[in-house]
Amino acid sequence: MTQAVRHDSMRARNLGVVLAEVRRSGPVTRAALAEITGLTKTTVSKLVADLLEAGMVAETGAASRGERGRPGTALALSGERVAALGLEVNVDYLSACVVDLTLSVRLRRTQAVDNRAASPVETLDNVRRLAREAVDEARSLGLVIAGSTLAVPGPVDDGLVHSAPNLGWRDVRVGDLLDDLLAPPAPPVRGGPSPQDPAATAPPPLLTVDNEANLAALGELWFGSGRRDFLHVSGEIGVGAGLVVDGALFRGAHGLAGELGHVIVSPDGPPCRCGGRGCLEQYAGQEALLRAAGAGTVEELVGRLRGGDIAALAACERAGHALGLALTSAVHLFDPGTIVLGGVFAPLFPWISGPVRETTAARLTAIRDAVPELAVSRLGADAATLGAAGQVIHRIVADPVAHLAAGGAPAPR
Amino acid sequence: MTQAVRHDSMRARNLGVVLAEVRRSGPVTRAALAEITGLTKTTVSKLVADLLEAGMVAETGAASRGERGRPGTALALSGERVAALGLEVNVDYLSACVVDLTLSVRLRRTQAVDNRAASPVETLDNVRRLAREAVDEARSLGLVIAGSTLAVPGPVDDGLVHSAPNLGWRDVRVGDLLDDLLAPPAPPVRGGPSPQDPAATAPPPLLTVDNEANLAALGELWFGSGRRDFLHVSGEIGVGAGLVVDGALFRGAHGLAGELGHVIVSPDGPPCRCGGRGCLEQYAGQEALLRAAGAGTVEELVGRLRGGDIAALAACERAGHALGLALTSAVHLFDPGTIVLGGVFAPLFPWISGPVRETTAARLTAIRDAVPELAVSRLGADAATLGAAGQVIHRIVADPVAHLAAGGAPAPR
DNA sequence: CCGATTTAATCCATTTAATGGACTTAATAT
DNA sequence: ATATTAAGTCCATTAAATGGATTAAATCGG
Repeated sequence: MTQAVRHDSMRARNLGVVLAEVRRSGPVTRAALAEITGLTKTTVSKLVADLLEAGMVAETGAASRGERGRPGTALALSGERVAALGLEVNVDYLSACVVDLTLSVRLRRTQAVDNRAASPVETLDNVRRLAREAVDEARSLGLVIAGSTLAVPGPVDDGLVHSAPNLGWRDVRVGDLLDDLLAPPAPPVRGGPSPQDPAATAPPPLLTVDNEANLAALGELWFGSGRRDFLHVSGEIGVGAGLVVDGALFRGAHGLAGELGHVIVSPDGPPCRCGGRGCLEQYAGQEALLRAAGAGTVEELVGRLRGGDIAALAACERAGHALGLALTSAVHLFDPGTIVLGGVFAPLFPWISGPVRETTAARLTAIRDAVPELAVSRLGADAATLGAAGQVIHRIVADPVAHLAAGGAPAPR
Repeated sequence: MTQAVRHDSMRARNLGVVLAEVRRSGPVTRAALAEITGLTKTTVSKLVADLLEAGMVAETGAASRGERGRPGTALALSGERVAALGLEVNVDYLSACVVDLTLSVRLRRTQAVDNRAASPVETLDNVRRLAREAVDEARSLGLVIAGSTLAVPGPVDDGLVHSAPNLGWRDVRVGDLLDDLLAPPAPPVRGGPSPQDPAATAPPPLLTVDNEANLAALGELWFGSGRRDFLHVSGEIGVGAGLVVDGALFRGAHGLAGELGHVIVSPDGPPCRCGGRGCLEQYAGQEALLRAAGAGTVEELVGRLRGGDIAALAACERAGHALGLALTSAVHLFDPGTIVLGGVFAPLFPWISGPVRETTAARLTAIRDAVPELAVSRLGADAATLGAAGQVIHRIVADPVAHLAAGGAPAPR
């Protein structure tokens, strides 16, 4: 249900609107913000004052437009204080990044480790260590980590990882395991009657967990080549897809949407672990592709393709055709604006994009004005980690008050 | 961009919240509304007073809960005043219905006419006549028609029908042609300084136009067996699908989402008018199905099936299998809660549902906890017309002020 | 059967946050 | 140097919600 608006939520909303507009319109003056949002100059000034105090926006000097009249002071997002931590567990690595409010990446860390061999608890201990280091380093840069998202390769429901087959995880509850991570360095003494009222609303969770394919799509949206409406294909061991519509992720009724890997390419094709036959994964999944090309790793495959290896080229051709067929079905159903190929398909793009384009074009042009453009991901393996951090930033911008209420960032002094 | 909230929009929003809650919770007291919405009793009382005056809710007597304390007065949506007109142009009929705020159907009219033979202007003239009759009759029931939606069998963009191949329409602009239809019977004299200020915001369009498959899905949501998250398959000449997620229609980047008919069932199957091969439409479209069964009409086919005709049964079996394959892909991508079969598939449900269920179950159970339930549409051919009217009602409930501002329904006297 | 209790709804003074116009400030144009 | 223009702030006002007190209409208990 849509929530009722009260005085405080009106203000909260307007703070979010102003902050989002500052992000959208680059450096803007208060007057321009008033014009755009429809609020009065007075109101905008008051809201901006709060955002300045919270360290979320900063004045970046005079905005002289060459016209006459008093020049305004330009406002822009400030990357000095508020930041978010993005984390990722994948099959053979852990990674972390810290992103500030302007979506600048302030630091990255990656750690190669075989997480299939380790238990979930061990792996999460490693994540915690990595995250702790990143948080400490971010603090030394003067940043306050406002929240964190962890990307895992499998469907997630409210902090519970249902199954991550490639990690060997099943029903792992992650939320609690990392919950104390972001506690402030000197936690306020509990027990004594706190001076502020003990806010009736619980603070938002500091750590959320989400599916890696979804977060990679969001990473592409905020840091890469995605533009409001696109389908991001993240071929790893499986083949997943994240659909972004109007800047928001499409998740489906149970959060399982986007399983492109099991779209049917040929109903009587090779059997698949899902119980079906002829799923895309059997043609264009990493394993199938490497097997068909006779290569051991993606790097090796790329090397062979560069060398003009016939078998490798033929394997890519076939995989691209299959991917094109699955994407044809996906386009008919989703009607995306663009298709972005990421994951293993990114390095293979030069060889795979041709067959994909041919196949989709042949089957789409007759009944659609515009066949979705095919683009390559610019992010590679970082997409999910960046998307994880970006999601936190996005939430803060949409509702800065929730962040402030959670003890976010009062003016330091 | 999310809009800034001001005092007036806060009130508008809260009116909508209260009205939506009255609809959702059946008869409720003011006190219960205050509890649910988080607003105070005082505020709820004031909002309810406005809604009562506008004739949108009505007091339906005392709500004695058998407990002690003063019993509240029950409030419910009122179907006495505000209503909406749903219109549909299809290949061989026109239809209209009037639905009141409680979603009760107050009147229906259908007119058999071959619209392929007529020009768009002629057809729209007929629509106008039908609509005029319906509006007049509704007025005689004391209803005020607050708006109207027209369903057409093809993609629509802001009043412009891009193409409706089965009608022979191409780029027909419908909005203007019917725009004067809903003007009040005695239009207020223009020119003289009107007593109210000439509201800066333009009134919402009285007539909107939308795709028939989309509206059928919404019809199913509001009047049929749809439940918040489902995929509605509306097999007519083509095979379309409307996806409802969280009570809202999914449209895609260009409004072309849900083209289930061209999802690939077999990549080397029979050629399709879309330029591809093996699209679902070639297996389960009305034409293909009737041809395979050797029947001329759906009624004839149903008759044969009832009689146990082997060829007809086999044709349904094959069509059901193909539909199951396409739905498997759709489930992997959309992750719907339920699948509702409508259009021609509704009368064929007893024969087609078995093969569909078998095919989807075989390919989904291994990697999904829940295979979407398969249901039959309860609405039949009325779905789109009802959805069209329901859409108008839905908009009014979400934002009653826009309706009131547009001269909706001041208290009659 | 009457008073106590309980819950519904309204009344009224108060609070919050936005508005709108006047005012101040800092530029360019003449 | 002065006029003009636009940005930003100040302040009294207004819209709409809040919270507590009050009135209304039931049931419960003796």
